[in-house]
Amino acid sequence: MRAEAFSVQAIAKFSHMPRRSAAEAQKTREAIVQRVADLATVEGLEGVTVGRLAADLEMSKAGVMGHFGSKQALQLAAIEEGERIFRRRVWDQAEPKRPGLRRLRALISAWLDYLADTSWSGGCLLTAAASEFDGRSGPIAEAIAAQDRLWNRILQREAKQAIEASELAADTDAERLVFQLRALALMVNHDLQLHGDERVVKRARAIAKGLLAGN
Amino acid sequence: MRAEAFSVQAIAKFSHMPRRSAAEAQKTREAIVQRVADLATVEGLEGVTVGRLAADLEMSKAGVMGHFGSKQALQLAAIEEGERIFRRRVWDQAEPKRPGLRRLRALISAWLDYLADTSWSGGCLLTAAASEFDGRSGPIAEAIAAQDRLWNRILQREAKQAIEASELAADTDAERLVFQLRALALMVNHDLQLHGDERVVKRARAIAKGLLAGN
DNA sequence: CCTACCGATCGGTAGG
DNA sequence: CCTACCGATCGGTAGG
Repeated sequence: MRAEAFSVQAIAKFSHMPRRSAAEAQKTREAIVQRVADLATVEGLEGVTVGRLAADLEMSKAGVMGHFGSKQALQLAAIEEGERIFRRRVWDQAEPKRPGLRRLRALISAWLDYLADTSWSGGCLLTAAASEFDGRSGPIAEAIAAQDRLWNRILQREAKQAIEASELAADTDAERLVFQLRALALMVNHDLQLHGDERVVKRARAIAKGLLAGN
Repeated sequence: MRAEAFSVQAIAKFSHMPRRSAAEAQKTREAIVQRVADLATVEGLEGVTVGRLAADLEMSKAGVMGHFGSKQALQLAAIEEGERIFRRRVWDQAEPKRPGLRRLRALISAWLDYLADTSWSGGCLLTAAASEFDGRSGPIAEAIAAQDRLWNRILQREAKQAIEASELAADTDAERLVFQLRALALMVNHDLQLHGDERVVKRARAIAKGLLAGN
């Protein structure tokens, strides 16, 4: 009995939480990704360290690294998580609306909801990461820039659709309009995060309403 | 002769560039501050390390640290340098103009000049630092937030002056106007740094012109 | 998914 | 302003 107990312990020594099923491993990976994405909104994608992330998750560094292979792969996974959340929280909310002005309004409304929401510790990850990586090259900077271009294109598509459908004045400059809408969102995120000033959300909604008043 | 040469070397061994005058030490300090401020626009104020900064300046780490005492003091000095540059490049350009609409226009014009300028490696330090530190507490975050509030107040003072002088419509919302102007600048910096898109400068000038059209 | 370890670098200091 | 050094932590790996 004593020998048996010892034997079990000896096995356990090399298998603290091992041989997990693929589904269990996937769950662990998702928990890591969610945690690193949120931590990065405060500390930055470079500022997060594997050691502190692992401690936060009550795992070993090697346990974390095993899912990604490198810190860069971990950062890329965090960006992808940021994109998934953004898509779910913003695009998916507006997608059911008819293309054009209605959908554009819904996109801006959901975007401001998302920015005002406190589910991120330090504001929108993609915005923070854009500022952190905008002077660098490599796959992380590329992924962030590509996402920003995509989002810009989506907004412009809806704006142009609205102009073609005469929902907005025929002489509306779609690029300028979208530039102004993106500027509002960026400014809202800035004032919310730096100053905790929640009044800016209402202000931005009012300005957006003016810009999207329609014909 | 040989002994004398040896003696000189022996002294040099413990005095590589020592006993500098206060003026020389001040010059060295300024060179460090300028370099760290510029590096921080790309790597972040946390991303800059004393070791790489020293190597970049061809100094020892201790030589750099001696001027500041801690990395945080070095970061604070970088922020102060960023404020000095911003004041010189933006506020000082507009200050000679008459208060009100003229000065407000000059401030925005100089601001966009400053953002479009390539003298920083990675865009406006204060903007980058605001994003980096907005989720944190401490003296660095405080200094950045205070500077942003000050700049906001300056713009609002000129906007209100313009409204009182009937240079802008009496029903103009100064806070909303300034919010829109700040949003333009933030968006310009974002698109310039992330996408290298220089068209946004002209676009922002056109939008600002519309916002500041006057009576 | 763990322990134990690697070389490199971190911020900072002693002492001259 | 330098050399030489400190303990702590970095990203990453071997091996089970």
